[in-house]
Amino acid sequence: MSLLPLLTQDVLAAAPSLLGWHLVRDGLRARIVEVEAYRASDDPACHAFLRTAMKNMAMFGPPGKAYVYFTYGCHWMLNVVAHGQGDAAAILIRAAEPIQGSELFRERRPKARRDRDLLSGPGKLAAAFAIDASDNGVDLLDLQSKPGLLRLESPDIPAPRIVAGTRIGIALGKGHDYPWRFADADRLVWVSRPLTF
DNA sequence: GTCCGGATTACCT
DNA sequence: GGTAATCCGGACT
Repeated sequence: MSLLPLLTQDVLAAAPSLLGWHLVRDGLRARIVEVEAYRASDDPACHAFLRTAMKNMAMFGPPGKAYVYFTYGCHWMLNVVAHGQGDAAAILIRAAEPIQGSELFRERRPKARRDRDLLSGPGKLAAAFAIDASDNGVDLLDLQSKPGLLRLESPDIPAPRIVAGTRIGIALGKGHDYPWRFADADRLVWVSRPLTF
């Protein structure tokens, strides 16, 4: 099963199809359960809307690469680049269910009291996987990738049922009401926050 | 459940 | 030099 054809469609089609895929690094593995779509062409919340800069370059590049940036003085965010010809867009990975490596996740997330707190938010997930600027631009679909690099692997379960809701942290007038947040309807216990519509 | 302080980056003037 | 940023965790009710 290949992810690239899915990520070379429009991001609104690509984002839900990323649910169920595994995020992997060395002995760490987690199932993606919550994502958000951001698109340059008509989405004021997208970093690439009406402006290009060093920071958002990756979103204009080939689908399947990582777009990683830092925000709020303390959190890294992991996105997967996904768009058709002539657009720039990315999928923010917001939450995942731990499958393997919980001990290291816990070490990196000492304040997490339950398993549900390990990866239930984009900042938490980045901390648990030790994601930072060095992961920006990495090809997440490269099957030959070196040890230590972040990558995506095929799901081990059938494609999930999907629920959509509005995105988190979007200011009024910036597309706060777009239903561009997608989650695995059967694994809502792992998401960062309840879905709202 | 709600509120609020934290603290870094890169872009802007 | 100012500020906004795809948020988290601790403190409280």
